Amino acid sequence: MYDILFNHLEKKVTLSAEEQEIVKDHFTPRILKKRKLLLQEGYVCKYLTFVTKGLLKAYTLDGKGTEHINQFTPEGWWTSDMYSFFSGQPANYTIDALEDSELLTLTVEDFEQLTLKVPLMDRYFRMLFQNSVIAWERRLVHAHMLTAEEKYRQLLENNPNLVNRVPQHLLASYLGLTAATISRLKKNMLSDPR
Amino acid sequence: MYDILFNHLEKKVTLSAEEQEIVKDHFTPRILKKRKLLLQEGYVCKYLTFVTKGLLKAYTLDGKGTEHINQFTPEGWWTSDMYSFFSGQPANYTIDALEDSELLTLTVEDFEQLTLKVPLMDRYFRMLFQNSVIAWERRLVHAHMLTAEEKYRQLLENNPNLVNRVPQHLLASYLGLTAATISRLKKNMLSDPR
DNA sequence: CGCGGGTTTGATGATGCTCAAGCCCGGTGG
DNA sequence: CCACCGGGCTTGAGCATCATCAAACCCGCG
Repeated sequence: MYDILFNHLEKKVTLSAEEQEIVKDHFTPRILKKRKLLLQEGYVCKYLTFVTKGLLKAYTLDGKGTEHINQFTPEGWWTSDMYSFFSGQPANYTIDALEDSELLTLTVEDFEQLTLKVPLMDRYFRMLFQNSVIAWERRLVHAHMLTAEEKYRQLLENNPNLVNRVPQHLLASYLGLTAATISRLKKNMLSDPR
Repeated sequence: MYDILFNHLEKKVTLSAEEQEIVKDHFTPRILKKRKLLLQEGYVCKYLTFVTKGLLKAYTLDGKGTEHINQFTPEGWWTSDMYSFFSGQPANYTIDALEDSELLTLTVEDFEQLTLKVPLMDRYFRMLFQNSVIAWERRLVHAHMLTAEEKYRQLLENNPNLVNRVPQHLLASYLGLTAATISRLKKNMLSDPR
């Protein structure tokens, strides 16, 4: 299960065999069954998590108990409540599994040690976070300037995989819409599929 | 003008005198007068920019020519179209000056060289981007779950400084609202200031 | 004094939400 | 093999929030 992690690392940095060993030593494998929580809002986020198999979602609840999903994390991606993880403050998000999943986790101590022992990991995470910033920035701009239909079309184009793996009311939540709206959009789009 | 940069760096990493020299050598100082562009949408973003004085804004235009501001950058912060800067693709944002400003800029080559010569800079940027991700993530969640009034209140609380420095129709754009809406909110909030 | 940018205000309207009902379908147990 | 259950999807009626558009106003500055 480390293969997928190392593949991922190698896209950004080249580690020696030794460094790879060190990296490996810092991760802890974990299993997370469908519907189980990795993190609960209000508790400190203990892990920076790389998903090697399965699918997680991260979300907040608003005053009325409605779920607002901010991230889906399939295999090959990272998840965490970064604010909580790095600051030690209570988390704003809950993270749970949509499918039976396998994870590789780092505690904040693991993370600190790892970046100190293998400075290239700072470079790796620099690039990782750099891409994250770009993605979040784009999502916010889209949230502000696209119509519901445009948001949905973008999702279909850019994440066709997700669309097939996730129930539509969750996609709606991810886009800041409701299930009812998505449903109506689909109906309209039948007559003008582009 | 480098003082403010080094202060900023020192909050995250400790550089030797030598390293400081190298860092200094890679930056180019620049002046940007009010209303002048640092970057225009459609062109490649050449600089990663640290603002030492003044205030910039970054925005996109939608189909109708309306400005959607995604970032204000006062002194002590970084700005760029990160996607364009790192990929060499045309920028999605325009960046211009709201006040006469002074900048320290890095080209992408400067940036590459700098991180290779001073690995601690990878660590610095890792931390910088890490905080960025947290901030953008929070902004998106807020965009999705707060009402107009809540968004505006948050801004007043968290960025009182900005509010005094920037005309309100620009704040509105930053929040994904319109000037008219903000104006009405203010009126309502007089009766219930909290 | 007049100009220009910014703000306020009103009238109107659209977009997407809410709530509730009905439906579809796959899985489970009798 | 059928009945039922539950989750998800669809649909309708009504509604809230915020946008749009246009006019008036305010004020600092040349």
